Amino acid sequence: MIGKCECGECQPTLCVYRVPIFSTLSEDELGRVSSLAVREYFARGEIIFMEGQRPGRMMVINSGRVKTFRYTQDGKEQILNIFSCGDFVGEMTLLGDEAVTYNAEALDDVGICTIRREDFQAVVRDHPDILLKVTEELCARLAKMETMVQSLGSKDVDSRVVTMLLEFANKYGRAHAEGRLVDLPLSREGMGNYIGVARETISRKLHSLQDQGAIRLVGTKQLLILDENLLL
Amino acid sequence: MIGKCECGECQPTLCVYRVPIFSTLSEDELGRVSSLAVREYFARGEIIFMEGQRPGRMMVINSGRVKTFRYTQDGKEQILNIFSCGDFVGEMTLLGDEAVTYNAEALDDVGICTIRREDFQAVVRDHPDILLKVTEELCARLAKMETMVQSLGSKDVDSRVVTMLLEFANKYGRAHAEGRLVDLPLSREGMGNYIGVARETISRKLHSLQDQGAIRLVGTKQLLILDENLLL
DNA sequence: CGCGCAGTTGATTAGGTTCAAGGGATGTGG
DNA sequence: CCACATCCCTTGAACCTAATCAACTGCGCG
Repeated sequence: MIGKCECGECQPTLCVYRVPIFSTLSEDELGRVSSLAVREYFARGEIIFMEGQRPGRMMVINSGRVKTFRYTQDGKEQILNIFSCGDFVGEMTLLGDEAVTYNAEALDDVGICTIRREDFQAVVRDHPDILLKVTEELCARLAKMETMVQSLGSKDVDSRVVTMLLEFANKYGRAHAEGRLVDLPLSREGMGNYIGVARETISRKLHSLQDQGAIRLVGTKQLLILDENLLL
Repeated sequence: MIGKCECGECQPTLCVYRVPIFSTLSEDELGRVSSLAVREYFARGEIIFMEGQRPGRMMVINSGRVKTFRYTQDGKEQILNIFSCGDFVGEMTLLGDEAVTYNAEALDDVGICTIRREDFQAVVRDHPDILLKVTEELCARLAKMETMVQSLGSKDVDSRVVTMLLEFANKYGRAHAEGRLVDLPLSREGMGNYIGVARETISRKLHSLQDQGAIRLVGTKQLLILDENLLL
């Protein structure tokens, strides 16, 4: 046990304590940060913020998953990212009172620690190391978005599906006797909105991968990757 | 005239002097930074670095334009960004001896000021403000990539073309009696690789926009946006 | 002047979208 | 405990759009 979060309800080992960007802080400083945090809850399906708003807060996810998205010209949702415990959203808020550039919605029941912009900036002033961590994270996100652009730019839908499955396997998979068991964070429609295809296409491609023996669908919210090589 | 760049050949007002991320430095410090810079030249079409390499240097573009790209699964080039004077590339190098995650190629004859990673990191240690600027720039790039994902995710090719044209108009356009005259930074094929369509499609869409009276093609490297509203 | 590359244009094809209908799981109320 | 409603997923068939293939044009350049 590292300390007690002042926000009341979160697990002491969660909240700001296990967040990568705060990893260089001392325990005292972590206490200070967590005393600045206000806890908020969102039910599955709730909108956390919308494009154009100025939440004016830094938001660190404590539990549950959050998807960020924008609407395309043709009115469909384009999912940009899926964040979970320890990730922050609303990075534009770090710098000034900028508007957020995407929508955020709770994929599960979600707990979030929010810190007012001014408070966060004060902490950053005292601990510039945090910016290094933030830079690191932003570079990682940039690289991820590059991969996404690369994937979406390809006309080959099969490879886009595979790219997505491998990402999910990596983030949400666990070892299993026959391969790797993956908890899918999105419905078929959600997956479609992630890689820019119709939900029917996801359905068909997954079944086709199953016919090839590469994966096995387990119910509708899980799948088992039997042979990663068959995917490529 | 703000000072003299030690790298020998660049204009005194260019090089590291006019770079946004160094904008908070004093003149003395700018002098220090520019004395650390080594100038490199690349001819149009030359590869500056390739995915996976570890250039170990921070690179600031002094003159000319640079495109960054990755290869898609089906072997095509997916352009990620087009950088010009004052932009930096190889941001992964800021943090550690990371491999770059994309390829970079000179679109024109290009002059670049390069600074060794260790030197840059030393400057950052003395001037943490630089990290704020870097964070700002990374957030902006992230937002741009989000827009790109949003655009690529749309099935509607027309709107992708328009998104690209508006971006070019914004970056490379100038006022003109009849509208806005845009210098196209990419060939038809390049534009296709930017928005993930075939070069023939770009050709057809541009001519169709011309038929609608929204634009006029001027030679093959310029176009005139006559009525921005007709684009939307 | 002719070569070569970039761009255009036409015909065909492939693949994903769309529309439509049916299936299966989950949850609710009687 | 079962009937019913809802939601999500699946599957089939027709359509549509951009890719592809191929020929041709025109401009820039030696």
